Amino acid sequence: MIDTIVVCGATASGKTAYSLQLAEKQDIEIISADSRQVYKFLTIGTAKPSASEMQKVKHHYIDILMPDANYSAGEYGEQAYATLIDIAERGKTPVIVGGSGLYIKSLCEGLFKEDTPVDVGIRNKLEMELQANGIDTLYNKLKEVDAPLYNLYSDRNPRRVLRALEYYYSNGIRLSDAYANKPSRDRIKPRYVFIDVARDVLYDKINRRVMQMWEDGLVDETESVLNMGYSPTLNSLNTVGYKETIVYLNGDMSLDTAISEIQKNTRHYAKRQLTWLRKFILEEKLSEL
RNA sequence: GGGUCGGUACCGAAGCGGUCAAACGGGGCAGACUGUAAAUCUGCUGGGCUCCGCCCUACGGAGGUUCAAAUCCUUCCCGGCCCA
Repeated sequence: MIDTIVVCGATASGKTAYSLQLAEKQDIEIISADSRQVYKFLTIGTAKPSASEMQKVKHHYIDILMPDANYSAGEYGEQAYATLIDIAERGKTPVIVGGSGLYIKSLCEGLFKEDTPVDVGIRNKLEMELQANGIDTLYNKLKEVDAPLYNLYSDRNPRRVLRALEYYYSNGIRLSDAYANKPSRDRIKPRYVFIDVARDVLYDKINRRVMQMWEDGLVDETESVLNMGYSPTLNSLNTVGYKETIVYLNGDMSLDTAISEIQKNTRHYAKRQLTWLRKFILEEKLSEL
């Protein structure tokens, strides 16, 4: 059984600093659980650890993809689990650090086994249908295709309804049935360490950090990514910091508004993160700092 | 000083005699989330309860009209604009 520390906390709560402290005491390697730091070129806006920090400790799952790559929490979980075991087998201590709740869940608990990738054509077709007809017709289709999820998704969350449909149309299997097929995670024993920061302090840190990002060149970074030819509609750029900066670059938002929007959206994001983390903590295994 | 428009909950903003504790948006808070997750979605947001209903305090202040007022009248205070 591999004892694994999971350093979790909201954005700007100090996860990186904490993990570097750990590195001074133990021979660790870090597995990042961050859905945005996986992308190359998105550096300032995702608050990646600095180059010198990355030199001190080996970091995995940072800068592993181009901004237009398709990726998913499931893929991440499988790959990162393998990496984690490899680290342990090499005699080092794996430490998971990140704030993406679903990524942490995928890595530590596993989602389900999905071998065939979803058919992109089907996904696009459903997406167009959503644009054209709204969510209701799609939701009604789900009733025929996957009744358990139809009942579960009564809020008609478009993302989830689409997911269930595209899965069925791609594989011919109900997503709710596929869930039964769990991947194994029985070689690790996660211990969650939650970096708890008082809400007002956290918000203050967020506000400052956003300001700092702007000074550090978030605009230039965004512009250069766009100049490489990456579409502003890419999932990777639908990220707090970048999406507002893109609007600003298009001249549709003032500088002050852009900054305060990024700050606000980052606070919202932090709140959602905390909801995930509380859940982990309540459900099991909290270790206090 | 005269005229005029306006003062509504944390903010913006509807309502213009009863069905109003007050639409809607923002913000805040809480939550859901098994492959796009920094995404997407949901709920709550005057106070107190014996909490699927009841009570209290509320729509700038004070009076008044009315069975009944955020909505009408008087007056006062405070803002915007126009004229002096």
